[in-house]
Amino acid sequence: MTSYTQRCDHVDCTNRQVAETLRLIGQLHEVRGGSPFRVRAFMNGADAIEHLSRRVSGLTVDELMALGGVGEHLAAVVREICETGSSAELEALRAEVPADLLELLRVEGVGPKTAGRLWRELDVTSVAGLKEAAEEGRIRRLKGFGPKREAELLRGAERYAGSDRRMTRAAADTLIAGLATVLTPGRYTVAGSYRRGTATIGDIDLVSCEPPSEVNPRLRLLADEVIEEGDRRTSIRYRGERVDIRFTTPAELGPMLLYLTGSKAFNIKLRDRALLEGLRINEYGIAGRGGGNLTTFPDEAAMFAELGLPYIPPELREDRGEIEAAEHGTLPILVTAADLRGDLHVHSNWSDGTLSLAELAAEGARRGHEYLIVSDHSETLKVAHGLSARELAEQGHTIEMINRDSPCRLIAGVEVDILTDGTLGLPDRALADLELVIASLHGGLRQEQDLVTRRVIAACENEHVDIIGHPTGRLIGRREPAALDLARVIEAAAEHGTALEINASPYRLDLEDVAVRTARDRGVRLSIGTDAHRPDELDQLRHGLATARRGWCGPADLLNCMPLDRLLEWAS
DNA sequence: GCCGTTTTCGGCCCGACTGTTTTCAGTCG
Repeated sequence: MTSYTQRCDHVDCTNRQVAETLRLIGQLHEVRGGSPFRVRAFMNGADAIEHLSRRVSGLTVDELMALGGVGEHLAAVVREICETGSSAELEALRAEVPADLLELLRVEGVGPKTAGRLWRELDVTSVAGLKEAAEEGRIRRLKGFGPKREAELLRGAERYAGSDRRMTRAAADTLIAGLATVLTPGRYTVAGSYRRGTATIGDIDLVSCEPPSEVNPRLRLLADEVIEEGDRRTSIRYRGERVDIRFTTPAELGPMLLYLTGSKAFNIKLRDRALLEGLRINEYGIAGRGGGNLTTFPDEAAMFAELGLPYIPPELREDRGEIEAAEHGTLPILVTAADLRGDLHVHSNWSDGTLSLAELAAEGARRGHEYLIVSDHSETLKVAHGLSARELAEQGHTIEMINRDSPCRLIAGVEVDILTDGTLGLPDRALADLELVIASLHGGLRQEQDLVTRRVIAACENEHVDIIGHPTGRLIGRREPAALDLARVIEAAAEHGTALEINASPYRLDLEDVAVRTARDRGVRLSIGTDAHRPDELDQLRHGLATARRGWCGPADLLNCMPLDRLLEWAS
């Protein structure tokens, strides 16, 4: 989260810190009334830095300028941030703009122009101040503002929670199921970040092929609030979340779906590229530069074809090099659900799961899995009734019995604790007896970066450890990731042939997409596990699959795509 | 501020909806 007072206090800034600082400078320029193009340049530069797989602090000015979106000025600012922790430009802006003003930008209905005018003309510099001014009727007296605008701003200020809270994919699924009750199956598509498979979702975007005259009245019944309603677009608030619906027809679905799926950066890049060929793209189709002869498309593939590009899957549409890869014919062949043979992280009732081993095997078989890894906790995790070496041996015998007549093979494994001193929660000889070992951080997540990083690297170095489970330990919206230096962990994993997990729980999705891609590029194997403790959680594999696809993974990058014998051979 | 098959200036994705306006600015997606 961006914080106004954030700064890099140490010389060796992370990419994220540098990116956040650039965004801060951009936002400050924005409320000051600077050129929107300059603002966008800072935002673009921030994105480029954030998604870099190398440490930005190690790059020279020339190397920085070689990145798309970073020019002479931004390169110099980035160097200054890396070397001093701040920049003269930032400090000058801070001296001029009140500290709280940026929070106004996060109020719905307040953009840079409004924030600037509230500040200069009413001396409103915070959300609390905005609320007060609206209640006192001072805003309606400004030129161009009226009672309705004032009421809208008051509502925005009252709803403002102070955070850019995003939904988990699980929460989004619940919302979509609710919306589906007023929509007709087969006549709508969920687009937006949900369709791109992001770990968290800001709002729900729908494309409807049913006419607005039919859908709008039904949405009205469902909505907490109708934000706006039209023949082309309707926005409602539903269970506290924003839902945007665009209307189209099956013959014109392609461009609308492409547009509403985004991402914004992808759309801009694609449209920009089309302009070079004299074509204009909008959500209705492709037109010549003059705007005439709009061509429509029933699906996205036809539209990409018209642009001379192969189909780019939604998960890749982030302007992280996918358009260039499409041009060069080097898009990855992404892993699909059909490629996944099993689930690589599951708990049974031997530790803190609810299912017996036999039930697990049956649930796995029902889902068509070739195998499941039984990875109960080690005894050091007391709260989860972790297993001792002796209990694991006993569990192994039971697994053997069940495997005799189960189509889904249970693999005898463990999720062993990486203890605070970097040792593991079970002796090596116990780990050696198991078919597969996952090692995970469960405690000491707040240790300083070098210490926690060295713990995970030590686990990678252990010859018995096959997979690092939920590497950063983050819980979306509830717990920050450990201060892990992922670049070092990925190097260690590459060196020792250790796999890194993509934990498929919608509350974890750990590793993140960008780190997955870095690991994959470095030749590190990835492993998707649901971390299921209950039967319904075994269905969460799809969330991990989406993250793997966002990390450009193909079947060869994932342990889950190996047949059982190859997987066991790899682990041995 | 960035960028170049309209190259070193003059562009910068494109459109819907609302409120406050008589033609558009601002915000948002």
